[in-house]
Amino acid sequence: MRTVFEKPDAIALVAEVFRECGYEGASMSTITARTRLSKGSLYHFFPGGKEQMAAEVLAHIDAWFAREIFVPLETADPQTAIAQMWTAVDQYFRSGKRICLIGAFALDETRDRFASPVRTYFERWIKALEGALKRDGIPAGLAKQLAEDAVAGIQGALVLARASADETVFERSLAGLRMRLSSPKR
Amino acid sequence: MRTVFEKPDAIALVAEVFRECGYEGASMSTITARTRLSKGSLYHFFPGGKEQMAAEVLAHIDAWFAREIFVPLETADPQTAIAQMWTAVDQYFRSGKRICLIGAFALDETRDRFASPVRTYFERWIKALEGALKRDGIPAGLAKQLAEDAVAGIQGALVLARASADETVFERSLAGLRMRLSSPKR
DNA sequence: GTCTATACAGTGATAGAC
DNA sequence: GTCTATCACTGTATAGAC
Repeated sequence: MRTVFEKPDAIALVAEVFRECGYEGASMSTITARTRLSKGSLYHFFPGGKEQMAAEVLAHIDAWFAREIFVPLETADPQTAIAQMWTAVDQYFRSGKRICLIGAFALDETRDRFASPVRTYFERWIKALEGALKRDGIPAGLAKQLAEDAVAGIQGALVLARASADETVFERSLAGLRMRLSSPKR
Repeated sequence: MRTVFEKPDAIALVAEVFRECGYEGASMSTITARTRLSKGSLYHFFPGGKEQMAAEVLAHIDAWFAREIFVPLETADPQTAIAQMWTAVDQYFRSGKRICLIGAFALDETRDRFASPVRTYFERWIKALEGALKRDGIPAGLAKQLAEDAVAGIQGALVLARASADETVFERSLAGLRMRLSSPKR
């Protein structure tokens, strides 16, 4: 049997392996095994090897978030965009079964390799959310605080969801964050 | 030159390498290089190799948190214990320059190797905090929610701190979490 | 574009001198 | 308890046939 892939397919498959194993944990042999792509195919798509794979995976993820979340937050009606953000986040992370690869890369020393895309991703997310909140009438200082809090809260919820045996913890955390964002009473 | 270490010293040194590089990223050669311990010494202390090192490091971290945070939360005056928790957390994570190794292990597939200690650590932290809040007069449902939110928030703040170039983000996030916990108005 | 075969540096681990 | 030398193996990466 012989299956022919296109590069976008390859990126999506490789992304999933990095998510499951991390950058160092994802060896070329685990990647070939789980993607069913041979080394030849992988090096054909990614002449730069593992590092290029990770870089393109990060760019692919960033593009998804830009399209589904950042751009709406930056341009659309704030309330609609924020609502869409929560549903997109819950879907994307599969209710906590999937992690945020960019968050995981931030934690270990892979961060040094991909510092710039990692930083940009979080900065843009926070800025976009902060902007939407301000357009919705929240004062500047509070908007920034709420935006940081929400983005951090999502990352924390992912850690907790993976650590815990409790399947409901992610959606529960998300619901709490959502409420805090929509009715900021302190 | 020849320096003689005791096992507790070795554990602390190895812990720092795992924190910086992750489990897969910390090879025996990086461990020997950064700890200045030879392979012989390391295998003398940890006959089970890398896996035993990580297991003992996790146990060591868990013991620290138990002593400084969990036990106070479980037994001492709630307000005092919670205040102590926030200062201990800020110190331990060096204002966000240090990560939570257990949180990092939760994210990649190292989780499967050390699932039980990882789960236990977070469960105990949340339970202990929840208990302290209840003893302080917070209703049960809200106490659980606040406890989960605080622990997740700390993990999220660590991710953000590492991703960001902004040195102040961790302490700012911590201050927000602290305030939410002490005056839970929703 | 896919595959197998191969190079060779680096991996975790062991043995044994001191 | 520390060290060096060495093991078998897996790691990434390349070459070339199809």
